[in-house]
Amino acid sequence: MSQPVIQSLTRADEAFDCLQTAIVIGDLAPGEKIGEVELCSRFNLTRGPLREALGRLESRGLLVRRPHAGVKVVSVSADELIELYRIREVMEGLAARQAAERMTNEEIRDLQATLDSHEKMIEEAQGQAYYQAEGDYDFHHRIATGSRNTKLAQMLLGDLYYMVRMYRYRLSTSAGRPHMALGEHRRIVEAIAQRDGELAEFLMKRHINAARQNIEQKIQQGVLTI
Amino acid sequence: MSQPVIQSLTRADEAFDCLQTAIVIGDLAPGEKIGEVELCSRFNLTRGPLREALGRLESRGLLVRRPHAGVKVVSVSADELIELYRIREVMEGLAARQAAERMTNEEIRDLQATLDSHEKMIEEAQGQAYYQAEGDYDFHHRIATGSRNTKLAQMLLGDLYYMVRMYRYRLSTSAGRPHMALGEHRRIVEAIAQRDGELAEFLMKRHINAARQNIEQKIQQGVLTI
DNA sequence: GCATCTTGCATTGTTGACAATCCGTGGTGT
DNA sequence: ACACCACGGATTGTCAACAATGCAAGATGC
Repeated sequence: MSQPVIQSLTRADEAFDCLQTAIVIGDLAPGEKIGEVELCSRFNLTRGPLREALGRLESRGLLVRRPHAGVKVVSVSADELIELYRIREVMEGLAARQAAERMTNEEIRDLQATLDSHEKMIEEAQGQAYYQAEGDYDFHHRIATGSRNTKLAQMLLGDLYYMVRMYRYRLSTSAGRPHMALGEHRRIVEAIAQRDGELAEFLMKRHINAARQNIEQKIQQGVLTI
Repeated sequence: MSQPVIQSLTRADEAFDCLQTAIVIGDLAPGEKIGEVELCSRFNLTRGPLREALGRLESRGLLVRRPHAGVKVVSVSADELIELYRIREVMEGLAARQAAERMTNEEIRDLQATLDSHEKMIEEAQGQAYYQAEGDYDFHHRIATGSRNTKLAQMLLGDLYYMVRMYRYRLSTSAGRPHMALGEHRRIVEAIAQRDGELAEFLMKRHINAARQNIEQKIQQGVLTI
């Protein structure tokens, strides 16, 4: 699991990728305290590049680091997860609006095709939440980049999604409402195809809002303990 | 200029702060290519901590770094600056709404007091845009933290504001409409004091929208060349 | 005269050793 | 028995030398 065949451009990048995925996947559990030397042996690195990667991860909020005391994986409370969705709501709303204004026709066709394949996946492999989760990620990913707003895409893809995915893996959250989510996706893409930015923003916000309520509900039911 | 009397917790933090302020202030111009050894002598550091700081700054989007080729300060185009304001609009709108729901009464009183002092500053030192800019920063800073949304505050204070301030220093942008901005601030705080989150969000969005239009106008007039 | 290849230099990436700091354990005093 | 202090071990922070890569200038062939 820890021998990336493809050597990134630099050791530090490699370390960064390894650690990030390890955190997202849950290989490094939230709250877990990790020593530098341990990580080095685990990922076949030396401490220099590793420390550089740790610095980056810290400034992205995936790690917390107390000087001379060590580094531990950030643990997000249930409340904070909800807050994450509130941020996503407004940011992805903006992304959808700008995507409606700026995506090329070809990109929109691709997006529709993506949804078609998602639909097939859901029908064929019913209940397999993983594909749906990945598909959901793919959908939001495309819209973020389609907004042509560099910084917005960077913040969504580089910051928020990783934290959300971190829990999606552990909970396979998005499961439970695959068909509904797909329908919402369809309507958002429709609005984008019609170049109706305002509507796309509204629908996207409602979509994420629904996902948030879904999670809140599950948490209250005790299904999800974070 | 480059001898911070207070020694941060660690050299890397120190380097990070130094570089960040150097970039924001404009001591390191956008697009400027900078060598590591040069920076070391300039800030009295060694390359280890410096590289760690560079990594953090890169992942925050203030630097771009090509392996084996060097590092240069990011240069944001006029369009990208506008996009930054679009992001601020939705994020600070959210911050204002949550601040209206969550700020303590004491915090609100402090905020009002802050505005009073800003008003005095503007009246006394009319035209001195610097205080206004700092005051503006202070205002938005308080609301971001008042939202009690950790990640939101982190993204606003740690990512967006530094990029915006980078240009505010260079352009003393916010000047030109100090009274108007103050009035808008007052109304936002009023809404917060009345715990009217929806209104606070609306007013904040309109406030930032106005600031954006102000900048767009100046750019079109050729007053601001970026 | 132009293009291409080669060579040397400068800069970045990496490594391992050294110094500073913190945490837990054991001891001592009250 | 409890609290406080001191010490040792372990871990993190820092440094300076080494290796690898990219860039540019010069030379050579066409």
